[in-house]
Amino acid sequence: MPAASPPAVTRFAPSPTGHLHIGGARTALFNWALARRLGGHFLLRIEDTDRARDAGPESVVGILRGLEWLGIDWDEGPAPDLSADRDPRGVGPFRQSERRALYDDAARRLLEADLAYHAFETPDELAAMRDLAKREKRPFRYDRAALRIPRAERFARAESEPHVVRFRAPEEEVVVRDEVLGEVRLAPGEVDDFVIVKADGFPTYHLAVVVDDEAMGVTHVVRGQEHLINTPRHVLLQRALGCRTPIYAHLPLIVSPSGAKMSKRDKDRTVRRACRDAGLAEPPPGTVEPAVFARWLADKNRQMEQGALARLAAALGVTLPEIDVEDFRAAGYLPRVVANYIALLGFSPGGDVEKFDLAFLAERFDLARIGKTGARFDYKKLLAFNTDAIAAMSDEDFAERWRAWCLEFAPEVVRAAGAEAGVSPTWRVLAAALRPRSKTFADAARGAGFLVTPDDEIAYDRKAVDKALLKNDGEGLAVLRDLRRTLAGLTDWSAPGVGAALGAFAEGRGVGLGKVAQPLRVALTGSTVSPPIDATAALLGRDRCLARIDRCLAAVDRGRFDGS
RNA sequence: GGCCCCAUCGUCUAGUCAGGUCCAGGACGCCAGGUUUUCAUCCUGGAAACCGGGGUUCGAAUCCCCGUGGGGUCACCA
Repeated sequence: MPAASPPAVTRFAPSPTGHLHIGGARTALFNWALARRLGGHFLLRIEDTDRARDAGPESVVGILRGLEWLGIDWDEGPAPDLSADRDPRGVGPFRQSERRALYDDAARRLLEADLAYHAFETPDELAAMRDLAKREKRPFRYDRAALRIPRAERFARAESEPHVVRFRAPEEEVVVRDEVLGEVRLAPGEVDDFVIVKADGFPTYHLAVVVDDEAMGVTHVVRGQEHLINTPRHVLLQRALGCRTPIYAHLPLIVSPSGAKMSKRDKDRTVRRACRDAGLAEPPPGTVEPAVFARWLADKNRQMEQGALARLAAALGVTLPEIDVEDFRAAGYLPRVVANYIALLGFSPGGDVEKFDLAFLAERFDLARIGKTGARFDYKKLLAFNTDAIAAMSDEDFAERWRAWCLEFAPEVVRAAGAEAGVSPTWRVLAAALRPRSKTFADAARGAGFLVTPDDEIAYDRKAVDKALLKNDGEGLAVLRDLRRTLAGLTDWSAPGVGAALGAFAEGRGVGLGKVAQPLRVALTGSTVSPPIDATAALLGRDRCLARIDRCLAAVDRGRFDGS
């Protein structure tokens, strides 16, 4: 029989913000990988002790979706569909708001043992004390004023007055052993009497995390380095409560290309800069309230609501940086590529290995191979990885996955290729033509634009027309006119059929294929860029091709290149 | 500012724990050629780093100290 308790338990403990931040995704991935590697359990716990910011049960869905998309599964925690929790060991529930009794009990024990005490300062009073400390340039630390109130009186007042509970931090050196950083020491007195129970009766993060990690048997705590400074507090609390201290590993931060910790604010930064560059004094109509816009533009620390920000970005023609897992999904990246890339941020399997999958991580992940230095998120490298992955896909696989993506993010492409009911022959041709030249699904969807645009709405790129049609006394134009006649008599409109016809045509004129393909390409798509010309023509079909050629010829004759 | 952490090409990193095989390897990016019906690929080549200063040692990217630089954190958020 196997041992009664699993050898290792790791956890990912997000607060329910609704979105899975890319940094959180990496934390989850490493915790998952460690549990798999150790043959233990990976659990998910929702840290929703902040009533003020509680966004409801739905806000965990976005996080669960993000994890599922990446291919990260969990042994314990909320079910993906939010039905009954997965709880094989009976350590749930997994939402901290449902575990109040545990925290209340821990706080009561600390209070009774005099290891914690009631304090009655209001938030305003504390803020004033903090301001004063700042003005006098000394570090603020709660002065234990409440401890001057006799103990019995504190308990009595707590019955009727608003209060918090503070941990009575012992003045001793704290040494934290960290698998990544080694030993981290904090001098006696550096940990202050932090709050463990808020005025609304809910525990703070510090109390909840210590109580739950103990109750859930968590053996390894792998989290971002921004938590490093919290760890001494947790260790002290563990001692006071008689809890075990888990093995800690603090991950290096992921920073944005600008160098600061990667956050949603990067989106605001990007759009704000674009507004300034464009000299925008008022928001474009239909984007956001002018008053909100003005306040946001003036205050670089202010964040705009996501929807409004997206509309504003679209109006300005700027692309928002991807920050949440959902952003990467929408941008058309492959989940395994995103997982692979973020695993490389702060971790390396050693040697020259850098392309790998989740199975590899589950087998080879090792805390000893985590670096200490902050890692800059390199969008270009991610894109290169995604390009490689798409290039390595089979046409069939790409056709199916790309269709699924388009269904959600670019339905017009699916309609244009008549693939509403499933992968159609046309879709197969389109996907095969686009795959080798696509870096992302979104990139491929853009490439399908020529098929989506109605025949009579093609806009002709001025430079393309000059180069492919008008240059050398209308050389290209002449080719196009002759070509139209040839094409009109062509019966085989498959890509090979068109290709053969074009090849013969070019040979007959004694010119390279380029001299034929480019004029045709401009006529069919309005630009010099499209999938291979034979596929482009085949996809459009005979009638639409001839119509587009005629329209192009007429437009050039009239000198109207915008298609009007 | 206090405290804490960190420091190899522009970026992610291998090498550091067990000092010599490293005039430092790979990847992304960049530059120069080449292939290609457009685009995107692809191929070949190239430039590019051990933060500075002291030690220890026969020998240091690797160990120690100082400096400098960067980051994190200082909530009744997590």
